[in-house]
Amino acid sequence: MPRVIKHPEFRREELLDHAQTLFLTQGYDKASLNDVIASAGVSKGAFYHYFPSKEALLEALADRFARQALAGVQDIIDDPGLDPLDRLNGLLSQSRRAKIETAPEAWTLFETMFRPENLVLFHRINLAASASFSPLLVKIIRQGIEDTTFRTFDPEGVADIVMQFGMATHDVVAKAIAGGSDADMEIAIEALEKRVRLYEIALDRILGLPDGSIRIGEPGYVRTVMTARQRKSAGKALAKPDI
Amino acid sequence: MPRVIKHPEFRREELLDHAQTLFLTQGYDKASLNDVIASAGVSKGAFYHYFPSKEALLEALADRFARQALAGVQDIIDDPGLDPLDRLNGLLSQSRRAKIETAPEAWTLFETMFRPENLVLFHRINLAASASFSPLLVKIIRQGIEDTTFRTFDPEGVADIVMQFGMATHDVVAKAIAGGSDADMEIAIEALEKRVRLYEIALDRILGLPDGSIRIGEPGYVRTVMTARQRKSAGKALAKPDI
DNA sequence: TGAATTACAGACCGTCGGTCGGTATGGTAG
DNA sequence: CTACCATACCGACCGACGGTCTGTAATTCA
Repeated sequence: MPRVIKHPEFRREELLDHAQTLFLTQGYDKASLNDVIASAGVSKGAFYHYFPSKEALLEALADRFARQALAGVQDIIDDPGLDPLDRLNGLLSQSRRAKIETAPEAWTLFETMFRPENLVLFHRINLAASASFSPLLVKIIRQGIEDTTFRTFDPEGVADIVMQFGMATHDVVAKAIAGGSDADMEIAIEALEKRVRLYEIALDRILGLPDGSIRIGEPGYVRTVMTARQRKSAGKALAKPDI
Repeated sequence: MPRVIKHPEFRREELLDHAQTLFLTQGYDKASLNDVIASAGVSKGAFYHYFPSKEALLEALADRFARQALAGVQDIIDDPGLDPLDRLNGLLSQSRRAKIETAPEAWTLFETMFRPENLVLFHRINLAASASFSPLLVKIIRQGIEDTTFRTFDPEGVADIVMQFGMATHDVVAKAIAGGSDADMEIAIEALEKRVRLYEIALDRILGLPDGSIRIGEPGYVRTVMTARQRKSAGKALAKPDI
């Protein structure tokens, strides 16, 4: 094979791109290194020039995901006009807005991420993301305690609970997606909507707020997202998400 | 090697035992099938006579764990003299009692289960355990709603939260264990104790109970467990996991 | 322009999970 | 007791895997 030389930074990103596609479609274990380098059009020597192991590739990929997720909420973090409750609500509903807007690609990525063969990949991403998000949440909660909006004795603990709820929501979503028939989907949507309401009230009470303060998503948003997803996958059955 | 024939049931359990040891000490991925069959003193043919794949071995092991965990709480489930709150409290503090009593073995198992290389194993166990425990929790919560002890509109959701809290506790424990020095340990114990209090109050409020109704563990129990563990491992300073 | 460094190529290696043809064993029917 | 058969078990073998190594083309800089 001819020798092709590219800017190292570009090559690295390219490898990450192809790895992402393959890891998400086939799972980290099942996608072999040979698959990755074949897809990227790169020799083994080149790969091991950029990453010390397959594991390191996974790690780098997880980091990239986490950085992207963090970038998606920077505006909410930076906005000086927001009080702690607004900021928290903004963070909680951020993924929602993003998902509705960029529905098609984001959702294929999203639903593949929850397939069981992607457990390891998902866990790594989550680890990296948690490490980034936790301090942000703690800071917001601390501010809320100072100006007496929130009331709790364990900001770190509450931050953990918030992230747990976020993940658990996704878990319920995953189950909803897995269901086949329209009837299944309808039930799943109903359950998910109820679950979101529960999480809202739970956070209200944990933070010492009046019921209805925390808003993860307005009523009906679950249905909006899910049906949007359904329409998309109706046209073309599982488009390849090439990033 | 000579041909040794044992009762199939016994052989199967034997294989599970050796797999458990190796998977826990080295992790599911790192422990090879050859390791398992060498440890069990069995040929490859024999292994594949009992299990269709390495994956199936993992599954069977997770099932066994789940069944054991379920058996450990059967008395609480069956006790007709308990009201829903007692039963819930009993379930939540069960692992505690069991862990203090059978401290040494249970704890080595417990802490190895949270090592990162055991992610897959742990997840499988959790999946199987959740499937068993969730219906029990839902039933208890439903009873509590009927006799107006509890107040919530989503019993399944609350059951999920309870299990999440249980797992999250273990996660904090894992971090505590990971910490090296005594000072680290002291901080971790403090944090964990605080976290348990938070989960108790959170569940109180989610279930519409007065603060202080849910008791996961009495104050000081974390310290009891952790120091018991420390004494045990004090004799030998961090044995190299000879991978 | 030439030496050093970087970016790549691909043959090769040990080990992995899994397969397969074969053999010993225990139960059972004649 | 014997013939037979299903079951329990053995271990050589296989393709594919992650990772290593030697070597070479391109780039950089003195």
